[in-house]
Amino acid sequence: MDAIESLGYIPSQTARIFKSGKSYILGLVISQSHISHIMFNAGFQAQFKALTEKAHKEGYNILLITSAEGDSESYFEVIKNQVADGFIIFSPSHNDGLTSLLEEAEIPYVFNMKYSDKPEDHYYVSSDDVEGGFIAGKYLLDLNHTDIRFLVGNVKGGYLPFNADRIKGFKKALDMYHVPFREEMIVKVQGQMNESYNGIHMLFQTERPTALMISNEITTVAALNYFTDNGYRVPRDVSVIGFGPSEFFRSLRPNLTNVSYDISWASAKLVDLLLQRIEGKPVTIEMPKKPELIIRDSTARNMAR
Amino acid sequence: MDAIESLGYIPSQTARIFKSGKSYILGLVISQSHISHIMFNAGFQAQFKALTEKAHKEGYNILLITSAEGDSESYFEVIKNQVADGFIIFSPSHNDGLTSLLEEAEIPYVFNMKYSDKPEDHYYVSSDDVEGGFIAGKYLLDLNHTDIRFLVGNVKGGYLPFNADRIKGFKKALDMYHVPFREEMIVKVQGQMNESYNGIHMLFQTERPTALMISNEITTVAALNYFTDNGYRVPRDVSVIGFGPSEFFRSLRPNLTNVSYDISWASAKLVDLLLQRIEGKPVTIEMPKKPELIIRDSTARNMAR
DNA sequence: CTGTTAGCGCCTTCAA
DNA sequence: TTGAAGGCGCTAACAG
Repeated sequence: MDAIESLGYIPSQTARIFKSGKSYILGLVISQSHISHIMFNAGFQAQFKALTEKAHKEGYNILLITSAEGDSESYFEVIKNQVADGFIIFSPSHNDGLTSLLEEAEIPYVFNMKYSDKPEDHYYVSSDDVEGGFIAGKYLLDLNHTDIRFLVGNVKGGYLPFNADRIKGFKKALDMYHVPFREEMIVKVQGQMNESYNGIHMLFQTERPTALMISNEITTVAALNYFTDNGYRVPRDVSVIGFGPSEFFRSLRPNLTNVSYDISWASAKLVDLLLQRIEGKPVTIEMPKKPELIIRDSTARNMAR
Repeated sequence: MDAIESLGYIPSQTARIFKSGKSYILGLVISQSHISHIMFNAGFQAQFKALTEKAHKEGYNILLITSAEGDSESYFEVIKNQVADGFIIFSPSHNDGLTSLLEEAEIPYVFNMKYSDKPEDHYYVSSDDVEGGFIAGKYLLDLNHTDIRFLVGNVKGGYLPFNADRIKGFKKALDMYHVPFREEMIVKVQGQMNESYNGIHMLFQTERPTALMISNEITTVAALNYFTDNGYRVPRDVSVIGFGPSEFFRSLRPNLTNVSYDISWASAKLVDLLLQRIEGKPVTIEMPKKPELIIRDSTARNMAR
């Protein structure tokens, strides 16, 4: 003990990890190109914060692993060359092949969200996005809106499963009120500020919907800015519903009506899920928590007809 | 090679690190309580993104290390138990003792910003904050404002060195125009949304400054929201200058006049500095880049007197 | 209860 | 050119 003190001996963590095979590191894998899109989104910030907090609580730290490319091979390449007990994967798209590569290599992993509809890929904690789309749509229909647009993220011309689910819920609501669904109700928009702004500009050049559902926080801010810049009043001229952390939407003016779910709960569950996989325990699949509609000041009854 | 392929052999990264003594990991140390305050600030997001990108470019990944407490001992405890080639330290306050502990243990580190005025602690990349405070103050004085308030972050009743520098620059501008400095011109405000909002509310209960300089992005948003909620028009009733990434201030309405500096350059330099220390090379101290005043729509000539 | 040692998996050095 | 072995620093197992 004297010697430790006087020599300033510090045990080598590297050797400890080497010997024990445990690093108490959770890798968060994200593609380099994706990181900018994600870093400025309120939902990701909340998820990231919650992930970090939960990991800390469980004695883990988060290693941010950046992959140059977003495809399965690059992801796998980067993952297998990393020291971590398990991986949380933020995928820019569907990444079909990745799961089998990881399974084969027996690397524990989870996804930050639903990327696939295959039941065997159930290594994520979902919110009930069908329900989310449904309650948003239903609320607008209740307010007498029928000319609704749902703005979703454009990923290589398509959209991610969680948006597919929200759309499904939206259609369900339309069905319930016997309002026919039209393809142009779904508007694919890039998630960054300028691209979103331009997308909304394009939309309002030719059309004049009375209500918007917006699946991305940055796009939501872009929309509000567009309305401010062009003299549209929210909610008098357009009603707007956002999807994401309720906290964030309270910092906007007007305070936004939004569909929100408990991201800090979901993030904690996701870490639990990963830790279970790391320890080789049987995995308990969580029922998705129902999202909630928080009604604030950006939605109003449609008086147009 | 056949065997590698057929057995699915993956070299152990842990063993490699153990053997080589290089992990290609950069630890980013942050206190648990601080993380929420920081995660939602546009400046940090930009810095974090830039750090990640630069690290990736240099072949490193970022390990997010969370310390429960923010004091020097806790930081050191957590740092020494981590596998990383060097550390980037986000300190919640001054952390006097930390540098000597790290020096003694010969652990390479840099700070994300200036925490100390001691020249021997020059392991950070600074912006020229004196200049930043000066150009903001001068511009407002040029616009005939004299009743200016500078809102800075409240850290245990005081403020951090970069804010002290900005205040110094502000005073310099006042001096130049022979406007006497008054203590109440400096307003210490908590950096979170609600606390900021309340702080601004308190300020405007008793006073009616014609211009605000705001050192924190969230506080800036809170101020704009307060003005919206209470019928103050920006810039007609109050002029506002923000400090932070210009990009961010362009997403606000009105577009904000702001003092901005090249955070992605600074972050890259910071990583370079850390890598130099890791490699034991002599350290090149960068001259701070001059911040720039970006004039937009939130500042107007004071007509009051 | 204290003290010694084997071995984790890699890489570099040295020998054949 | 190919092959064998030592040692990084720790910890767990085992011997005294």
